Amino acid sequence: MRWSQYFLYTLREDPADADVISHKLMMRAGMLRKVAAGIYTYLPLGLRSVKKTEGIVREEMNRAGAVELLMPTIQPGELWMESGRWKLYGRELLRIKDRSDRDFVYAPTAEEVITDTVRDSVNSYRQLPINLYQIQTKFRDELRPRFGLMRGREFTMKDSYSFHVSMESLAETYEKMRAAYSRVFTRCALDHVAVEADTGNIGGSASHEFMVLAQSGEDAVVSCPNCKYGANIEKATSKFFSDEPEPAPMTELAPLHTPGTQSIDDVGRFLKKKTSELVKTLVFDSDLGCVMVLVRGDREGNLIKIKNYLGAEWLEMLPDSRFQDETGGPVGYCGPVGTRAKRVLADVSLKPRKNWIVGGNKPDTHLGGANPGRDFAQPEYGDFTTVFAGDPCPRCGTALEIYRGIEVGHVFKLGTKYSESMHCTYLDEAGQRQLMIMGCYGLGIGRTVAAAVEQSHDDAGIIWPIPIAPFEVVITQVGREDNVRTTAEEVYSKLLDAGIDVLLDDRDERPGVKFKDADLIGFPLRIAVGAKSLANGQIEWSWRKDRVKQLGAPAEVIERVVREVTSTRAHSSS
RNA sequence: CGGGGUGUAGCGCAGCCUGGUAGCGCACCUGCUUUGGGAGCAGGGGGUCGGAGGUUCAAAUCCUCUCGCCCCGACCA
Repeated sequence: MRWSQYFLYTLREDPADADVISHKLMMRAGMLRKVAAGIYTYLPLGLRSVKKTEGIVREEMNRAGAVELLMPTIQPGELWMESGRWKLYGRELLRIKDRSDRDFVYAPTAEEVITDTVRDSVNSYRQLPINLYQIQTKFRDELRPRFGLMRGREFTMKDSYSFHVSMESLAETYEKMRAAYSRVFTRCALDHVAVEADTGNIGGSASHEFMVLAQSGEDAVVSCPNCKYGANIEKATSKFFSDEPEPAPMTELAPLHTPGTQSIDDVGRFLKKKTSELVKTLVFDSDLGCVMVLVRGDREGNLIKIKNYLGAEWLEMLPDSRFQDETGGPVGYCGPVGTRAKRVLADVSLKPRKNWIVGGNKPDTHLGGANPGRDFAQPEYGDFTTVFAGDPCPRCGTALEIYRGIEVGHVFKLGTKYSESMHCTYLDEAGQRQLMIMGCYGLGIGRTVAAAVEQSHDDAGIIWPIPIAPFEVVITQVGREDNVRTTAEEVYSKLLDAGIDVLLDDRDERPGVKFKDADLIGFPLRIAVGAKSLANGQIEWSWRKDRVKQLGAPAEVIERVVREVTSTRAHSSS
């Protein structure tokens, strides 16, 4: 491609509405254009990286035995009513009506349509397992789209759905998909980790998220530097509770006068105790009613874990205004002794402990020496807190580390959630009707591209890894002399012949502009053809990542660059 | 949906408080010079100041409403 004939315009300044690196750089590099909040045009350059990423995903899916199809983005509301998600999905589900007032959705995911498709065509265990995927535009009407491609409303996702006769068969495909995802991200040169995750609204029994480690990531990942343990912070557990002291003899329940101490820090300071020695009382509202949760004073409650334990549809902090009514105690002085709360949960870290210091359910009053089973009913124990950095790994005890990450893929064992609601069945060997067991596997294409930029850039711009670079090589034509032009053209056509993705910068621009643009866009390799070095019969080439210039005769440079590109390709897909 | 901010040329911004001919930088066009890291000079084109209503002799500027966008929070395949 010749730049002079291409549609590629860079920006000198960061766009005002971009605030993460990948968004800024992709806008400045002329890859993206915002059309509305969370809705973007992929400009020609951006589309090239997206298509290359899709190509890698497609290869790995096919290699893993998945079969590609393409489902509609606009889907009948009926199917969503049948699965029950018409009601369950909130306002992120974009609902539209056609001219005759029929309900449709702009699909955020395609479990309904795929299940509908499979139940029509598959009747026998002989046809299973099957794994179908598509790479399709999705729409999720996010409350707050941001970060460019990392959290758009319209986005491109690869989604696969597998159907099985047994959990064993599902587990097999699940592992294949996990392996395929790892290969995809490795080929995109992404430093990633697969972690245990919560299944969220999709439901199901097991789930792993693929996280790309990056400062700008929206998720936190807990990882063990020693063993392979890794989990989303929502799900992660630790063995930290084992450091509790030996049980002490029970003391008397005694009121403590603690005026003006609403927060746990206040109470600790007032009573001269460490916050870890206190018990923090949290109160949540949910579809199952109000719940009191007791945790160690220095710990944070984990909404996801609590919600999952309860089996609740939704769970949120109880507003201050309802505290008195629901618990019988004022905000800041709430506790389990004599509470009105019907259900009291306690984190396992409190189980070995005696003589708790808790809120007294009266203004300015806490209680010391409170003991479960004596002063209040035994709470339900469980893991209800969020892991902190430094907590011991649940498997090997090593201090856990916490990183920020971008979720680029998510695999789920769905089970029979959709096959049940949508009657997706087959006949087994005995002629018995059985529900198909399902898995689903999502991979964000745009996010993967954005994550690559987040992980690979410098002050001058993007540094593309070769497999997803919009062009592998840029030829910067420096100057307008005849020999410069003809040499650049020769190099260009030879690289094209060698099957290299190459862009010839033949624009009538000053050299500085061309070099800055090449660095900003981040072509992995650059060849510069200019009068100075050409006087010695040489041209120059360099890697974007180190920008070290190397000189050589045109034939040598071409040979070398072709070798570098093709070997990187071969290496990354092996 | 709560809190905060912002909307002026393709992009980045000033002007608004204190009403009176709409400006700057980049980009764009013309000419000359320049040409290995975002050139210089000269000339030029482009904006119903997000929209509607109001106050006023006069509104980008003041008031009311509305819409878009951004940030923080809650939420999230």
